Amino acid sequence: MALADAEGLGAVTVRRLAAALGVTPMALYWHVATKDDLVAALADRVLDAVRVPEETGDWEEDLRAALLALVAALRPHPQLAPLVADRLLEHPGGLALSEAALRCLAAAGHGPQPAGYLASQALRTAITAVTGDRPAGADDPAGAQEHEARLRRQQAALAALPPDRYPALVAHAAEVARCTGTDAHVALAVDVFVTGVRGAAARGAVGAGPTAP
Amino acid sequence: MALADAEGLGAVTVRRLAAALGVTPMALYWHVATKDDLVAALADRVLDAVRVPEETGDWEEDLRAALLALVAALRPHPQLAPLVADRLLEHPGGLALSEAALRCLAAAGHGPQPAGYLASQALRTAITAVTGDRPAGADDPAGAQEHEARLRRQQAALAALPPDRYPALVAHAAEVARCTGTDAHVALAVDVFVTGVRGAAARGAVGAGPTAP
DNA sequence: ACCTGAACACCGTTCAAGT
DNA sequence: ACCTGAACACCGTTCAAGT
Repeated sequence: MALADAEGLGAVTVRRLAAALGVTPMALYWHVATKDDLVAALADRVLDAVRVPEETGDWEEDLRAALLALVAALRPHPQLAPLVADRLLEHPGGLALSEAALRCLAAAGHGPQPAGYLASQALRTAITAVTGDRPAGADDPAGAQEHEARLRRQQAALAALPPDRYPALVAHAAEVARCTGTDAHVALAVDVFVTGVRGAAARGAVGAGPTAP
Repeated sequence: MALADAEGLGAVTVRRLAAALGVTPMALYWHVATKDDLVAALADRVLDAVRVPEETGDWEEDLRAALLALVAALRPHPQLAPLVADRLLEHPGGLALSEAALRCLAAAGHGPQPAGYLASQALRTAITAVTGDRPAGADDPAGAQEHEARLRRQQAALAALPPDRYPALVAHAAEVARCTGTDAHVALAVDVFVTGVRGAAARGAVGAGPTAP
């Protein structure tokens, strides 16, 4: 986990991990069947930190709480966030959040099929909201510096676009390039989702097409 | 691209691609500087299919159209969807969609900072909505069969959970396990986002915390 | 129960060389 | 301009063996 946090997922390697543990690469295969199992265990470790909120009965509040609980668990390990999507239905914490989301969506008036899809979409939303938050090496100043340089290059590239074609991007190059997911931003993204669920349920409900207002 | 569609991203390998082209691995390095450039080109190829919708002036309609345009481009290549996130700001089509999203969010009443974040979050939503849609090998029946088996196992695992703890998951195991992103589902996810943007803007607008109703 | 060592089939990539 | 060949440093993993 320290390895992944410090140097990114790409650094999580049987051989590098073994070296970090002062052991032979093959030693890991006693504790774990395959590398996939190892990274799954990593994701599970992240999900272990999920504090499942208790139900209040207000589905909006409950859905928001479930998503924010996931966000809170992912926050310390943004590098590992993309991994947890595949583990949500295999981990008790992930299952609890899925259960909560599913019930909230049903309570909002969505039918079982859309609710099932939206539940997973909801949790994925929380995941993407924190993904790519911090770059690869947030620890050492070298990585941070390089990341900062890349941001500046990106921002400059946006600012240099033809303003007649991309006026908004040029005007707000800084905001677009550095759209880091602060707590307020992530909370906003969650809010957008929750609010949208209510609106969509209010006008479409069960099987109706979502386009007709 | 055919390789990625048929066997998944993991099969996209310098050596395998070279073999498929009947050429030496090193031959590729004449046309491409690095493997990362190669997969970036792959993502760009997907974005080439984006048909940028014309503006109507109604930001809700325009935002929905932009997201659906991205969805339409990603649909034929769900395996490659996760790649395009990193290319959105480097490709004309992606830039056009980003520009459109940014303007819509500003028009909805969001300040430049939240709008910048939400614009990228919007496009990521479209991406996740189609991601993992089809498994790895949708072509050969062997892969399809294996995928079907995995689905069934997943569904059975959900159905076998303690019903007192996960009543909704147990009751709707089928819908959760097979939450494939049909067109209607993806449209619903887009609708949830668009609706949420309006709701959040209506009550929070510029800098206010998103939690207070 | 836990680890080592040698080996295998695969990676991406460099660099000098061919035509 | 485009491709080859040999080489290097890295992968995940098997399998037999040690203690």
